[in-house]
Amino acid sequence: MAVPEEKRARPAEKVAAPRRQARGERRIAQLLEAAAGVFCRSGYAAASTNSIAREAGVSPGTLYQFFPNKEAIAVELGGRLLEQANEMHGQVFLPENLAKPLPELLDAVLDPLIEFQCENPAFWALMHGSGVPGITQEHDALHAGMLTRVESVLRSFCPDDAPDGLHLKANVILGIFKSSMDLILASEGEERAAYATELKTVLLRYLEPMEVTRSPSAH
Amino acid sequence: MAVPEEKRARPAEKVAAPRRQARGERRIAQLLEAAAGVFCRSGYAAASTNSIAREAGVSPGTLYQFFPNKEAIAVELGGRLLEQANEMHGQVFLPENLAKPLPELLDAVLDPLIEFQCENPAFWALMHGSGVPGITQEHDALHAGMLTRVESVLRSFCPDDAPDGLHLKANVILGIFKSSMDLILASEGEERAAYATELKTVLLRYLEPMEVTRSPSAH
Amino acid sequence: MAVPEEKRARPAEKVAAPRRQARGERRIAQLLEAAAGVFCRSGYAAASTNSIAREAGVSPGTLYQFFPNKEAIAVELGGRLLEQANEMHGQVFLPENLAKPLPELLDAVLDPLIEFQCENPAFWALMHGSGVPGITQEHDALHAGMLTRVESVLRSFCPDDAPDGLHLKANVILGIFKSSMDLILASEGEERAAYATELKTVLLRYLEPMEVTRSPSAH
Amino acid sequence: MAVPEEKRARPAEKVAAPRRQARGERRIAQLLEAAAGVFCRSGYAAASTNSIAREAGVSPGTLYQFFPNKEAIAVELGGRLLEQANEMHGQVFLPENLAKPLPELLDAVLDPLIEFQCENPAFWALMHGSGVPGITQEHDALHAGMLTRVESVLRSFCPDDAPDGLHLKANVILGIFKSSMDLILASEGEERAAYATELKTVLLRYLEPMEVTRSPSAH
DNA sequence: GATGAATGAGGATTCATTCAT
DNA sequence: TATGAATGAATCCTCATTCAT
Repeated sequence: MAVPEEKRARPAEKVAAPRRQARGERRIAQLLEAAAGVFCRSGYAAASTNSIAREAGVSPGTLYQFFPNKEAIAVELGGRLLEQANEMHGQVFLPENLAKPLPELLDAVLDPLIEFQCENPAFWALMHGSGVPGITQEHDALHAGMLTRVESVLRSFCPDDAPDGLHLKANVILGIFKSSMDLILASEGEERAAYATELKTVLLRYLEPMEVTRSPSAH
Repeated sequence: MAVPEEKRARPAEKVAAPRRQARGERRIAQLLEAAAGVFCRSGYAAASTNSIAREAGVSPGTLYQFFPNKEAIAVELGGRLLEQANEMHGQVFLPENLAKPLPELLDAVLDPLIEFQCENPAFWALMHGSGVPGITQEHDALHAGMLTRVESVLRSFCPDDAPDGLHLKANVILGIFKSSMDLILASEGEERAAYATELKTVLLRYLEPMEVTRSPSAH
Repeated sequence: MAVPEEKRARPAEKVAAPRRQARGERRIAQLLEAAAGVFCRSGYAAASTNSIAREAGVSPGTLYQFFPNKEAIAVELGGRLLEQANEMHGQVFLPENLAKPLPELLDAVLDPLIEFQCENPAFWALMHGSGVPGITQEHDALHAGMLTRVESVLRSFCPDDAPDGLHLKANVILGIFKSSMDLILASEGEERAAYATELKTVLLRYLEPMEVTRSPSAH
Repeated sequence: MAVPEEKRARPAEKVAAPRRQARGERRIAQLLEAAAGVFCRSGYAAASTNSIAREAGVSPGTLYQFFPNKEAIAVELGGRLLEQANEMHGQVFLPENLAKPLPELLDAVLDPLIEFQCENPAFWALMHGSGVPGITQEHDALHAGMLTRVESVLRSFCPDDAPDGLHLKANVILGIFKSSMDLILASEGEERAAYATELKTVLLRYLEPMEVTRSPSAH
């Protein structure tokens, strides 16, 4: 049920037994990729460990050599994507970006986010209602991280707002982002681009009125 | 596979066999209510028919006296709620409402919708990814219905837009509505009210710029 | 499990409460007819009591008002047909028939038997492997009855044979009869008639050589 | 629904993965043997997969590792026996056998058939009314095969008969064979031998009159 | 490490039978 | 009596997980 310790600890040690570990890491990557595919197609609940093993081209026993249970696979997969996502957020929510005029700000922040999600559709599939504690935790962590960042942006817009108000607005903004992501992920080509543009329009119009008081620190 | 005819046909005739049928109807209502609770808590896939029966205080056999399989329960439950929802939509998307100034329009349309969803949280749980054909169909029907109505409203705002553009915007609006509903359903009291208000703000600001050309038919 | 006593006893008393009994008898006949149809189509094992009740146009509860369990239905149905069969056998295995030359003897005996089976296909369906004790008993009774009669015919053919030998031959003859009945019941029209003729040919050729010593008592 | 490909394909390759597969093959054989016993005792319909697994000394899950469903077990079992049966038929219906005088012909053909059935009583139990499509198909295939062979024998006896007539007679002969097999399988020792002898007597007397025109190729 | 067989609890569904009305 | 709802044990089958090789 709980997140297994071995998994969490591993990234740290990369010294001893290089050959063995290397093969193991490859297996893990292979299994996670397979899991990503299966989760994407069937969702977490409907995905069977056997089907993941089959997709990865290994036996169920091998899968359990690396993951103690089904949840751990999802948690690890989620964790890795989360790490990437967080890293990317760090590169995106930069002062120099946040100081830009709203339209550019939105481009600078949203474009990388959208691109990442499109390239990692499993992330979406996982983070959405899996109902599993371990994953929900990760989702919450991700959500909380984004929330904080959005709140801080909002705070620069309306410095006089109550924290609760900011929290609320940030949640709404994230909701808009998520629902648009659904549309974006479900479409392709021009349509996909149009949805991305429309998302920015929505947020622009929502945020513009708040911006009036923004300190011209961006100059 | 399909819902048995007796279920569908019954609402029409309410004359013959009053006593016996009455008990059956009560059982069905009771089972659907139990199912609503269980679906809400665990989602469709994780809900077991036995747990639904237990929640309803009957044996599994009784459940199967009224429903041929698990899917049929969800489909019937979804169908009933759908019916109510559609009825309500009809009463809400009235010319007299749509002719109002935007803020009042949003109040008139959104308040009943939000209230309905809050009183029938199972609807949301069901319509969201159950993965079951029967329910997906219902969801699509609901979605299509709402889409059409929203599009027609939009058309009165921007009569010169291409159909594709309207379709796109309507989808975005529905997405915003859904994501806000998630927040509304997940909160209570003042917070809930605040989310509802914020939803209206978002939509107001999104739609206002489109409204300029609206014919003043509302006079 | 065992054969219920009430069922067996009933035919005797036909005095009191004439109206009630009459209705009951009609119900029973109706149920047995329905059962005959269902057994014929699905076999005993696959036939459900509910389907029999439905076929008879009554509720399962009503069925159980007259029969204590599924087996009793089959036993009663089998018993009634058995009775008819035995009655017919009595009218067929008459000295005057048995004294005829073989070809006429076969006609006289087989034609009514075949006709009866064709008109009561459920009999066959039931008597064949139901695996149910009560019915097996009946089948055995029927079989024993026919066996005895065939043996007695055979005895008039070969009076010097050992009883074991006669028993054996009688069984073989019954087997031939049964397997031909399968073919007869599975076909129609001319084909059916052809199978009946062929059955007689088989038996004629099998029995002819035994007949040589037959006492000319038939004169 | 259909038998999984792995099962069917396996007999061909016996090279790779020797150890693992071997255990699997043993399990399959063990399960089929258990199934043969249970089918024999209870018939196909009444046999439960759990009881088959129990008889084989494994868990239900293990059974389903090798067979996708109950029907597949019966089909595979039937198929294997069918294969043996067909092989044997090929060795029995040889020109050299068919050219023999009738009595020797009957011995040459029937003795191996009877022996096979006695050693594989499950075959009989299965092929008789299971009501399952897959098995019925196999039964029909077996029946058709035997029918063709018997017809060809008959054709050498009565070359002037119409095909329909031959077909009819072949069916009657098969029926006689089957019904005698029932008697043979239900008895033991001397009695069993006596039934076998009697079967030959029946067929001899039935066929002798047809033989007159047979070409004397048997010399 | 890898394999694939083994496990068994759990879930959907059926059906003979009973019971309240 | 008739009805049809109610029962629950039993059945087929799945799948996360373990184990022998």
